[in-house]
Amino acid sequence: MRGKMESMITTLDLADPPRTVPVSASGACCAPLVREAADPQTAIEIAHVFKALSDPTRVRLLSIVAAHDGGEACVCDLTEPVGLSQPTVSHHLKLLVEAGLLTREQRGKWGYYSVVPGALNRLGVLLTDATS
Amino acid sequence: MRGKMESMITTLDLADPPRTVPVSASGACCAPLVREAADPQTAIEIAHVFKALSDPTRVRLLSIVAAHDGGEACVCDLTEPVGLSQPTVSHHLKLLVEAGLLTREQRGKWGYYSVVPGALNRLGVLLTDATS
DNA sequence: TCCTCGGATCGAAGATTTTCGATGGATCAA
DNA sequence: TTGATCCATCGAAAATCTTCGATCCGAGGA
Repeated sequence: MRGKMESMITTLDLADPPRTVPVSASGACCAPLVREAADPQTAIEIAHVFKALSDPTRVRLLSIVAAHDGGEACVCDLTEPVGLSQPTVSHHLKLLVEAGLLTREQRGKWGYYSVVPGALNRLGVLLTDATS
Repeated sequence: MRGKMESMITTLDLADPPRTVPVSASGACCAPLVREAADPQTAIEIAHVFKALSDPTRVRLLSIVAAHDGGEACVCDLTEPVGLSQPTVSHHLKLLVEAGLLTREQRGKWGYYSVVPGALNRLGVLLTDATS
């Protein structure tokens, strides 16, 4: 199994509002990821999101956007803090959007990026014992 | 700035017991990562851990180990479920250990891997609004 | 001692990522 | 219309990752 993966855009449902039945329904013990062996498909989806956070630049971008005034920022706000070229920043932002962590909204000449509400929380729950 | 990073083994303190003052001390609003712009060094450390979870195989390995009897498993338990060669599985496990997510203990002929207690929780807290 | 088994490490091949400069489409002001 | 600004996309170069077979080492058993 040495093949390429092309653009297998399977994403965790980070953007969805809380489902009827939350992740931990079976009254079990621990974090979803740890409770039982993840099946391949789930693993792919989870890894996809984590991959978006696997680069220091993207971690900073996400963090900067979130901490920015109004919780949003345009590319022009971001290129200087991270010290990379505009195309590179655009590229990273795109990955964060594809992972469901950021949204982009065009307003006039500027495109504004902001953190998808609840996305990080849902990701955190995956790792945390949220049975409480 | 196009350089290589060699083996810059900076790891988040996932293994440490709870500090005197937990991550959210300043009574602020949200998840650490989101409260204020992460500085470059922190971003590197965070990304390092997420990178370990950025591959489907590693997500499965972590999950399988955790869900295995006694919370531990040897390489021989893991190579077949993920369908990869033994060297590859060893390699992935090594990355998970380096990220502070797994530990390895040699017992007789076998090496047993297990999840570092609290590591995932600490990672989750980073993403979650834990002000409650 | 010698052989076998578990598994880490090495070296290499191929795929993917990161980064950039160049370019092009959109929007707005003049 | 023309020009300027914002930024996504398009190659392309270099670094890094994933995977494997081949090896090598340590622990037990014969």
